[in-house]
Amino acid sequence: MTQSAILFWMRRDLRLSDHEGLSQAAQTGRPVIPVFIHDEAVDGLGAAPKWRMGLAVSHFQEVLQGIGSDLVLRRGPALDVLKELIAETGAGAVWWSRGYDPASIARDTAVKSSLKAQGVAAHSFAGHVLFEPWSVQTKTGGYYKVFTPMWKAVRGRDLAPCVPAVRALPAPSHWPASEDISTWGMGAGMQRGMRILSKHVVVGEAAAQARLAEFIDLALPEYALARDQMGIRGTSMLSENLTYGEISPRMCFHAGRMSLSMGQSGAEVFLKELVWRDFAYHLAFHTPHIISENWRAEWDAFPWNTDETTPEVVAWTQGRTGVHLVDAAMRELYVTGYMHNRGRMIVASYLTKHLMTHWKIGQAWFAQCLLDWDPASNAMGWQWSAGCGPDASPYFRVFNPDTQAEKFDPDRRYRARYLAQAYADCGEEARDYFRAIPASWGLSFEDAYPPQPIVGLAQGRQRALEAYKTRG
DNA sequence: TAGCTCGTTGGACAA
DNA sequence: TTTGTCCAACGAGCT
Repeated sequence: MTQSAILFWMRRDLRLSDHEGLSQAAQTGRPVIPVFIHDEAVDGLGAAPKWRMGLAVSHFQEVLQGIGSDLVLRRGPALDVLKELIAETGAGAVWWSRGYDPASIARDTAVKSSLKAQGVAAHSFAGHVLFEPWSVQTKTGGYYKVFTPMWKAVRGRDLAPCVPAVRALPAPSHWPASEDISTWGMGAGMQRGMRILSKHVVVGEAAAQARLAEFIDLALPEYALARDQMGIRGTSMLSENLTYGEISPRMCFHAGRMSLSMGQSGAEVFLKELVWRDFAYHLAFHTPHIISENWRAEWDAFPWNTDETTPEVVAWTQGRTGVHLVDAAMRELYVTGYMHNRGRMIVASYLTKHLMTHWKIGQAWFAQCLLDWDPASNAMGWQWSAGCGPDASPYFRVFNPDTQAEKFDPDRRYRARYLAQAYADCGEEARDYFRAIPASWGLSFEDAYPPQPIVGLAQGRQRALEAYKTRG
């Protein structure tokens, strides 16, 4: 008698390499039915990440078909779909890779208890982080609220080797029906931006692994300094692939450790960045309110602007604040679906401090635009920038975009690449911005660039510091 | 328990 | 031009 099938519920783990759960499923000898469920109510993705998720799913379906398997696509509430599939296939188990943000945990907990009540084995696996949030504790048994002690706690910790790539998955005798992803409208929110962003996406695990290899070979030696230089490609760009699980953080970490052991000092900084990603999930797991509320409640009384329709906020989203580095970074975001890490800090500081606007407005815009959108990393980053997050004494830390430009874009290369009008030698990306934005914005390449910042650097800084002094 | 040190990512100003 | 100090003073984490 044939053993019942395993439904493998694929989420943000769209790879065959170093996939703990899929690898174990393959070894059982039981038929494995990979399934992806588009649950609009829970995923609630913004325009760009939703489109990118669609690309990841389509690609992974082809990859699975290439090893004699398939990816069954369904829409609807996850639990309902899983139950339908169990009824259709007689599957006796549902397996998946764990998530750690509050929405994923709530959904998965409900799914697991419901399936078990129905007599279906539900089993989840690690893989989306290096060290699961409950496995890292302070010496008094608490969770970490500061990065450096957590880094010291895990930097030398043993990490199991990567598991070999899955090369075959036993197929069921009958495949359940699959929907066609092209009917899902994953790119519907993209409008004119899709064609432009298509130039910049790097989809799939083969591409992700090539990206990692190239980064280790070429960029890692200079990483410690180059990662801050906005005009050059000094970072790994792997966030895009890590977001959809096209590469495992463990594979990146082992590659970094290998380089470190061979004397590449830049590797230590790269490893730290990977642990920062873990730290964000650590915080999201232990203090889930970080996703949507001020991490420090005493900030609830701060007089943020919460109106996203003010001219100042609109100018920020459209890259028309009159502050060159801020506008260049906001346009990089719109044209490429990515923003340099330093740019993220600079635009966040300008929005939350100079414009005194609530970080959640910025977070929501990033959720629309970022191809590497990640709930944990973004919540942590925005709260850090705003000053209400888990970091001590930051409220006088107001970035001056001009000073930042002198340090991190001294040759103006970054600003000129993305900012038309203000630079005669602007890049093709600067022109692409006007091809990508919605016609409804009413902007064109010929428009004059704002002659003055909407909020000056000095007075904006002063106003924010005054407000911080008197908050609450 | 108490005390000590330090905190990814900064800016302004003085010397 | 570069370097050091202060901003205001808290809380995390360790010893």
